[in-house]
Amino acid sequence: MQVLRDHFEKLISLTDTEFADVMQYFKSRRILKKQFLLQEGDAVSYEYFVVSGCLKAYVLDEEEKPHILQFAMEDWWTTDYQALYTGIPARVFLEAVENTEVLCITKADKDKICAEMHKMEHFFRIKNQHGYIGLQQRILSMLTNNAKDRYEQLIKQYPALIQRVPKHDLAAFLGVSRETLSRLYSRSKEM
Amino acid sequence: MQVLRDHFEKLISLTDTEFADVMQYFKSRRILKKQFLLQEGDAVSYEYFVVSGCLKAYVLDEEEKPHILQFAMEDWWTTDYQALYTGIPARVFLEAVENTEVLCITKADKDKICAEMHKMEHFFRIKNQHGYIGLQQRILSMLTNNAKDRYEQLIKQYPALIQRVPKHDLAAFLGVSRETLSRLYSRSKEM
DNA sequence: CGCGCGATTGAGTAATTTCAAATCTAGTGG
DNA sequence: CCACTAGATTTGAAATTACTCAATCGCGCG
Repeated sequence: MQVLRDHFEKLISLTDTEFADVMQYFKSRRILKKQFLLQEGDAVSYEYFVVSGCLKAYVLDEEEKPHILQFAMEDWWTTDYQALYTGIPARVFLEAVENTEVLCITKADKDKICAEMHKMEHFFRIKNQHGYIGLQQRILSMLTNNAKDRYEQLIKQYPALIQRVPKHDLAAFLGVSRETLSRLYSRSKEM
Repeated sequence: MQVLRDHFEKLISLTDTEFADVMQYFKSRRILKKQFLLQEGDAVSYEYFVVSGCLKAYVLDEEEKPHILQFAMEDWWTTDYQALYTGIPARVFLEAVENTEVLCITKADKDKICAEMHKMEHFFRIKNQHGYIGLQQRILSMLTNNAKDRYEQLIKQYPALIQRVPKHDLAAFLGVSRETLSRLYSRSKEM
């Protein structure tokens, strides 16, 4: 799994042996487009690293409307962290937007790796730090920008997304209705 | 600084010597109500741990309206992480809502502590994990709940906040105008 | 060719914002 | 202790924005 090794080596360096040690805890899994890795109510045992493809993580509100928490493409980690961490049932759906390959690791194994290899604990600390900053930026963006600006910012930051994900999903990520997004979009073309 | 030690020992255990080692990197600082620990444009050198009091972290939009990223009370860590991490100037204002005592640590010293003491790296990994989950919950709440529900959720989770922070700041945290929050609030009392 | 899904458009409705004014409250100085 | 002021909160009314619902359009796939 060169993808994962490259991913680690953006922050730390690993010998072949070390990487092999870590790798033994990961299981590969493939899911087809529109299939679920996780559904509301499931017990959550794994954290997932996306090797290829794309997932969307979303919840349904009381009116069954989906709200997208995260898109996870190559190199991204995802799961229902709240559920994995506390043991409560999942609230999050993890659905494949495309055929997707993931590497799965249990919380216990990840903790074990971190305990045994200081480097890996470092890796995940920094990774979490980046994740935290990313979410802060998103909150800031939700508070200070309107949907059009957020849309433009999103496709600037992740230009691949617009090719891979239907617009109504982007709307569900940005927090506006698909009609509103469509209108904002067409209005900005005029100007 | 028993507060900080207790805080660490919620997740890890430390000997007196270990704690003293860690402690030497922290500097104490007091700021008065309405004073700033950080202002937009500043170079950011420190991360702050709130020992007592309360801070608000906010940004101004292009119309100079404040949007609150975080309230930091006792036991919370805060700074402009984006700026601390990348070296760009601060976008965040860190202002004391009450007279506040913080412990300050530089990024370099924190990294050093983490590198030298695996335990501490573990502590901060888990802390970041919690932080990440917290922000995810907030995003979810912004996407799925209306302002009234979010307000009620907020004061249920942090009942102290409402005593300590003016309502217009809560509105700036929730992402609605103070007038709207006021109306939602009075409407819910009738029912 | 036609079906079906996603995207767009229109019209009416609901919610939120803005701006202005009126209250209320806590802290200050006399 | 009381009056006063600045800041905070509430209320009203008009304007803006986004939403819902329904209908239409466009395109790719079988």
